[in-house]
Amino acid sequence: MGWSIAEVARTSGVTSRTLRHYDAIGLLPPAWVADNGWRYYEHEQLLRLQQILLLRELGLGLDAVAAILEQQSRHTTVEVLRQHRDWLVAEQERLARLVHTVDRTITDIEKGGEMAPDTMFQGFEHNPYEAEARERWGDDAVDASHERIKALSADDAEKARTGYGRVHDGLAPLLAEGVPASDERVQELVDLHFQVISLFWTPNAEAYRGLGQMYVDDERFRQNIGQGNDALVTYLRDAMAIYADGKL
Amino acid sequence: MGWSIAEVARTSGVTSRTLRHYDAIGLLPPAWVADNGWRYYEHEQLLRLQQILLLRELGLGLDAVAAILEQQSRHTTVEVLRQHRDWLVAEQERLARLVHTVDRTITDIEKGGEMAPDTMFQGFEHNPYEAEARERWGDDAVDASHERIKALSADDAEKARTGYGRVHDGLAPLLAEGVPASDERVQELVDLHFQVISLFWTPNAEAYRGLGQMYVDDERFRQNIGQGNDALVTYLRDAMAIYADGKL
DNA sequence: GGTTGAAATTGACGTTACGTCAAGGTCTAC
DNA sequence: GTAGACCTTGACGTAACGTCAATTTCAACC
Repeated sequence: MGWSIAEVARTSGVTSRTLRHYDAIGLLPPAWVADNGWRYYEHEQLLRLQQILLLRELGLGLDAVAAILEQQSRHTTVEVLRQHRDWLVAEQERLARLVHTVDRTITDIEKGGEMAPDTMFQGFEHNPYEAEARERWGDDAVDASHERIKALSADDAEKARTGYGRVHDGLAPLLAEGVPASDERVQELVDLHFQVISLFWTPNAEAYRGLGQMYVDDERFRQNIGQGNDALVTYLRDAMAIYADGKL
Repeated sequence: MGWSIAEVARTSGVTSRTLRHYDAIGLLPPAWVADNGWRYYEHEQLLRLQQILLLRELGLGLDAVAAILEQQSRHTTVEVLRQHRDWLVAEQERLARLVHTVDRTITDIEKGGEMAPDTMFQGFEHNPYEAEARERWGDDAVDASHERIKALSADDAEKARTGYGRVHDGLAPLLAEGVPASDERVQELVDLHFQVISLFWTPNAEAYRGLGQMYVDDERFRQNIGQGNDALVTYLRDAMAIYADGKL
C-alpha cells in the first residue's frame, strides 16, 4: 500500500531529494516509514504535495507555505499572499530602479568610451604626462586618440547625447536650487562621476581638475555635458575642483 | 602608513567582515599584511573598494564585479552590464507574472470564501453528506451558510466578479477553439481549479462532479463564473466530471 | 543460495555574501 | 600590570535543494 518516494517523485514532477527535504523540515512527512527506513506516501500526502507545489509556484518560501497549510484558514492564507504580493511588488520596483541605473551607467561608460580616452590623451598632450601616456598605451593609441578627437562631429555629440545621465540628472536640480558646489549632495554626485571615470582611468587631483576645466573650455564637451546649459558645466567644473582639492 | 581594517570599514561604510571576505575571495587583498597578521590598506585599495561598491550597487554579483575589474576594459564592462541588465529585466518580468498570478489566486480564494463554503454545504444539503457536514462544522456553520447563500445578492455577485480568474482566462480561449473538455490543456486548468478548492476543502469525486453541475444549475454561480458565457460553464462542468472520473 | 540491477537510505559539501558569535592574540594608554 | 579597543582565524547559519558518495534493501533470475 502507498507509494514509494521515487513513484511520488515521478508522478508529481519533483525529485526524491526534494521530498526528503520536505520531510526533513517537517513540511511533508510520509504517511509511514517502514522498518527498513523507506518512506511511503498515501493519497493524503499527494494532495498536500500538490498544495505545496501550487503555493510554491507563486514564489512563496517554504516557511510561508508551511504557515498557510498549518492554518488552513482563508484569512491567514489571504494575509500571507497579500504580504507576499507586497514583497513581490517592492522587489519589482527595486529591479526597475536597478535597470534604470544600469542603463545610465552603460551610457555613461559608452560615452566615456567615445570621449574619456581622448580627454585622457588630450589632457596629456600639452603637459608632462604625454610621454608617460605614450609609454603606457603606445604611440598608436595616442595618435588614434588624436585622430578620433579631431573627428568628433555633431553626429558623435548626438550619439553621446544621453551620456553622463546619472550625474546630469542629479546636478541640474541642485544648480537650479542654488546649492553651492561645495555642498555634500553635489560632492556625492561628483564622487559618482569620479568613480565612473575611475573604472578605466584614475586621474590625480591635477588631472581631475584639468578635466573639469576642459569640459568648460571645449565646446563639444560643454555641449554634450551641459545640453545647452553652460552654467551646469561651470558648476560641475567648480565642484570637481573642490572634490580634487578635498579628496584627491 | 596605511589604514587598518576598521578604519577602512568606517570610512567606506562596510563592515570589517566584508573586507575580510573580499580578501578571502581575492577580490580586494590588502596592500600589505603585518607580521602580526593585521591587514593594512592604501589609497589604491580604497579606490578599488569604491569601484567594487559602485558595481555592487548595480546588483552585480561579486564574480561579475571581479570580472569587470580584472579586465578593466570598456568592452567587457559594457558586455557584463548588458548581460546583467537582461537578467534584471527577465527577473522583473518573472515577478510581474507572479504578482498577476498571486492576485488571481487571492481573488479566487476570496471568492471561494464567499461561495465555496456555501457550495460545500449546499452540496451536502440534499444528499447523505449533510449529517456529516453538521457533525464536522457544527449546526451553526451550516445554518449560517444557508443564510448566506440565501442572502447572495447581485452585490455579492458583483464583488466576486473577478474571481476564478486563472481558470476562466485559460478556459475561454480553449472553448472558443473547440478543444474537447477531455483535452490535456483543459484538464490542467481543472486541476488548478481543484487545487485552489482543495486548499480549504477536499471534495471526493462525487462532490466535485456535483460542484460542477451546481455551477450550471445555480444562476448566481453560472453568472459569476461564466460572465454571461453559459457555454463556458457547461464546458467547465463537463471537464470537471471528466477530471473527477479520471483522477479522483 | 548467490548475484545483479534498481531503488532506497543517511551523510555531507556546494551555492551567495556576508552576519554573528567564539576563543584568543595585540596594541595603546594609564 | 591591566583594561579596553582592535585584530586574527574558525565555524555555523542563511534557502532550497543539487550532486556525489558509501552503504543497504528489494525483487528477480540462475
